[in-house]
Amino acid sequence: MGRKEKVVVGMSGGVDSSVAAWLLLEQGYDVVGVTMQIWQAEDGDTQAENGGCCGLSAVEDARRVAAMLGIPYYVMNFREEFKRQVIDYFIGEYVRGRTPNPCIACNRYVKWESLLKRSMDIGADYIATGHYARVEQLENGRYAVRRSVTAEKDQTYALYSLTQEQLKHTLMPVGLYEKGEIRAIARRLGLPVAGKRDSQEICFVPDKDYAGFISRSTGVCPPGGNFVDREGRVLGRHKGLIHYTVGQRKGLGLAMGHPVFVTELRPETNEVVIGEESEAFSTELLCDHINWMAADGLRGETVRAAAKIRYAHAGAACELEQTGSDRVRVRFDTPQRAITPGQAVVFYDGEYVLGGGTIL
RNA sequence: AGGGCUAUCGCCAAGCGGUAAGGCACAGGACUUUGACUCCUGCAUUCGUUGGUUCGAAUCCAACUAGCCCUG
Repeated sequence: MGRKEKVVVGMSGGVDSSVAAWLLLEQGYDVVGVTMQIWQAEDGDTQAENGGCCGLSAVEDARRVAAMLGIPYYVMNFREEFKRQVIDYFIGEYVRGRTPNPCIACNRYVKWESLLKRSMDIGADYIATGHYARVEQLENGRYAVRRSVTAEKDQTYALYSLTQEQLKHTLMPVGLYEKGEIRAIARRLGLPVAGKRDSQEICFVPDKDYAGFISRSTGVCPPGGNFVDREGRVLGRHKGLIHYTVGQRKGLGLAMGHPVFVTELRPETNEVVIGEESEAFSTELLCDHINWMAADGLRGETVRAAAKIRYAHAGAACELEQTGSDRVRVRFDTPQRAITPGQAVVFYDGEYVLGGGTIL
């Protein structure tokens, strides 16, 4: 009977991570609660109650839950890392005419790289989160993230970039439960956050005006340019590349008589290409920044898989082919809508994450 | 200077004497641990202006105004 294994739970103040802490306690771990302070609104009134995964109210809620569970609780400051790895990346991508996914960067660099390191420093064996996903070791010895048991709530997409070393020290106890079950547990325990609604939208842009956020942060307002069609005809003026993303319909102000969509962003010419919905579909993409998870690469073979090109994507059958040291080509069986540079593409083998990359 | 045509919501556009379709855009909401997409709801007491004919007009008539086209 050795000492109990120690796990640091990242507590966001939400239902899921709160219940995660309790589940680990039940499983016999030595549990420590930690809230990562990763960002703070300039003026306190901005983020009030909707504060996503990291508002200030998050600290209050998490502290109360930790107290109820009787576990040690700390707030760790990760603002520096968050600013550099998430916010700066977020802004940089938009300015380059790409569409970033800040949650993935946050997971990779802040939640795992930084939190895991600091947790190890204080003697923890694992970190844990309230993600709806499972971490498993496969027969080939590798670790991989597996879909949550609940079909409606699956967060594996945002976790594709975790390394083997990180996964080896990661627990996601919530992945074995349905969302409803988690809420029921929270209610049964009398947790004050039982009825709290799920977080949503970019946590550091509470008002959803991410373009305004970029302008305020950088002090510059990216210049407007032309809306053009595929033939290069000018259809109107746009407000600056950062306001648009592939597949977008709303906010164009273009009354063409029928819906039109952004099909491409051209940073070189500062143009936004507009087309029919059908033109927003394509069957192929290239990606880089590959991270392999269940598989250790493709070994030169063409592999059948399913791939998700955005968080809410159902996933689509495809073939994967390695075309360079850090480059994979994905060919879908059927055309996919709005394949967007900057977004992550995650490969699945059944319920397991094979790997993933960033769309070029 | 003559002749013709057209004027209906921000854009396009039904309507043809019986009391303002629709699409796009836009706004709000739902969905959503990214951006999007999608869905729901809302959106002209008023038809270029002024008169007239009618029980009744955006719809008929007249004048005026504006735009477009053709001919000097």
